[in-house]
Amino acid sequence: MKDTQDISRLLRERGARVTPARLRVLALLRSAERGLSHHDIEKALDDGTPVDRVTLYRVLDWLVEQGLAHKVADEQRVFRFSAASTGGEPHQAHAHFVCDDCGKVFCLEDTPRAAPRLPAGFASTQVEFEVHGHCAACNVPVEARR
Amino acid sequence: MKDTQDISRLLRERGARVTPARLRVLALLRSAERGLSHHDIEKALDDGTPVDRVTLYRVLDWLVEQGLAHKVADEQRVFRFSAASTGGEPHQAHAHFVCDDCGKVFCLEDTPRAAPRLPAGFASTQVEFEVHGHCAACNVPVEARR
DNA sequence: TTGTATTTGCAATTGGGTTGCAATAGCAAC
DNA sequence: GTTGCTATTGCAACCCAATTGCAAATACAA
Repeated sequence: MKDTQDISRLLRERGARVTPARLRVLALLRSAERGLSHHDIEKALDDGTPVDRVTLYRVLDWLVEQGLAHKVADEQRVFRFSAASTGGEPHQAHAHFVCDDCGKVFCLEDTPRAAPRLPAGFASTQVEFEVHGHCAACNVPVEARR
Repeated sequence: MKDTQDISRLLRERGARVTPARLRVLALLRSAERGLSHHDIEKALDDGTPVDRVTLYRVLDWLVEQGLAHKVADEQRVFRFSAASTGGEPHQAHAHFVCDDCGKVFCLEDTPRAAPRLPAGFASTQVEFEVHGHCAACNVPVEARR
């Protein structure tokens, strides 16, 4: 697929080696419409050549370091990763929707602004906006809700 | 102290037993001006009679269940607990400041509003606003920053 | 093709959080 | 004050996401 070329270039631009693990993980993150846990990713890449657990962790952290992905801890205190908006620089004020039923994280486009006033001596570097609730898949009118 | 009376009443109101662990933990949370980790609390209560690790976890979860405290996973995927605003019902839209140096969580008074637009089928129950940066204690002009 | 620094894979470890179960202790009733 | 019952506690063992150390494999520049 053409996206692979795209990704290779992105990696190479950073003076980094283009490895299958990096390509596959980033491609997956980019095609995912929501934040994926380490486990999700491991499962998704299990076809054919599985990726080692540790390698996966390292690739993910590397992607975050490079500003190609970002990382949030969900309610179950599990990290979820998503691709950063194409550019590369770590994305600034971003809004997330966290489903309290399935724990999945979605990125909301429509992002708000302005940090609230901070106490003296505090400095802000990033503002995160998290909306909790039920995602479309879990928002069905059923009583089977945990 | 008078606060203890206050807390005893709060617990009793819930048809729950008033135990030293519950009293001490809730009193501590109420006097703390920021979210505390399990470890913070364990350390803080270590004078005289220490509280068992497991008991502490259970007391904390119970407090959350009762709406007397709330629980957030911080960036290091560690839970932090804070007392709920006196009433008891879990507090609504709240703003947090998270120090990326020391990992501590502070509650910001000046709370913002309005959730962003959500995709169809999504329902929001709570909005969290998280500001990241350096807290007053860590914001000193030094290179000794991890 | 070769040399080498970067990545990978494996095995072992860390650490926050949880579970099972017997011992303890609130507290309501006598 | 004593008794009895149930809610809590404390201990020990366990779970699992994430991390670390190190040797083997490999991307890629020369």
